[in-house]
Amino acid sequence: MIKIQMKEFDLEKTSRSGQCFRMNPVPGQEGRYALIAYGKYLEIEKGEDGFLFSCTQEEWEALWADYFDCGRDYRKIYKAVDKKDKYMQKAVTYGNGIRILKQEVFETTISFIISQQNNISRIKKCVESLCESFGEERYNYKGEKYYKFPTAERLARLSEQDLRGCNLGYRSRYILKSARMIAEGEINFAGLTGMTYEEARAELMKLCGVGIKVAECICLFALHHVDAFPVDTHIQTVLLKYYPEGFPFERYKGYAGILQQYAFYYDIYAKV
DNA sequence: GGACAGGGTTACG
DNA sequence: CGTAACCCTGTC
Repeated sequence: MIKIQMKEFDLEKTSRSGQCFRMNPVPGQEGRYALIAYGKYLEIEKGEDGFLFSCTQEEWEALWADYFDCGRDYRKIYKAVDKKDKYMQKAVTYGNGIRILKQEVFETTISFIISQQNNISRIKKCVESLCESFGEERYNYKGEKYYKFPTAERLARLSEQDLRGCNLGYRSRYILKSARMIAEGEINFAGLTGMTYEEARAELMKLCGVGIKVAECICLFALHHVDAFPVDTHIQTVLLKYYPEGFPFERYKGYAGILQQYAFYYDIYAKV
């Protein structure tokens, strides 16, 4: 375990915020969380002074520091919220500590195709089922088995029926088609990281089952385009109710997407 | 128990 | 361009 000082980082809130589906509490160990990403297994715990991570310093610097968005000052974002924007003030206070994770592009794409007309607990089950069925087996530092997220090439070779076995419903066809498009180079998937927000969003929307909302999620949660602003049913309600004059995108340029996540979290959990 | 909705998208008219 | 249909599961 290594110790890292991190401010504005709440494990529970981040894990429940609906942006990631493979970060969960470790059963029987209060306050400890496990996550699988980039093929690796990581456990995290809040210690006396700083967070404890089950990885080496090298791995932290090469992967996790970026994954947990350590280069960004979240306090600065909270402070930048308009004092008169009461709704957002409450949202950032309530969600204090939520970080936008930088997740793998393919995993995020498939996960958010699954997310449509679906709820978080079932999305998690679907994703886990997909990993157990078609992901590579690995062992964590405790000797327990876990599964990587399947590759596009692996999914591309399946049949729609294979995927239906993961309870994906009508999304099975979308996933199969998109995995094949990616595996066969029908869209410039590898090049997404080098594109602008608008370019990446347009490219992603060529995929089957990826509309504007899912594309925005991939831009925000995987490509870290922090101006991406996914509008789902919850955010739609919030916009109508609290921003009838329109959301101040210009005012919040450079972090609007991050505020979106706080608004989403506030809306689904605070019951206002 | 049956109806209903859950972080949308596609494919029709 | 509006809208029904899509699959499945948990919840009321």
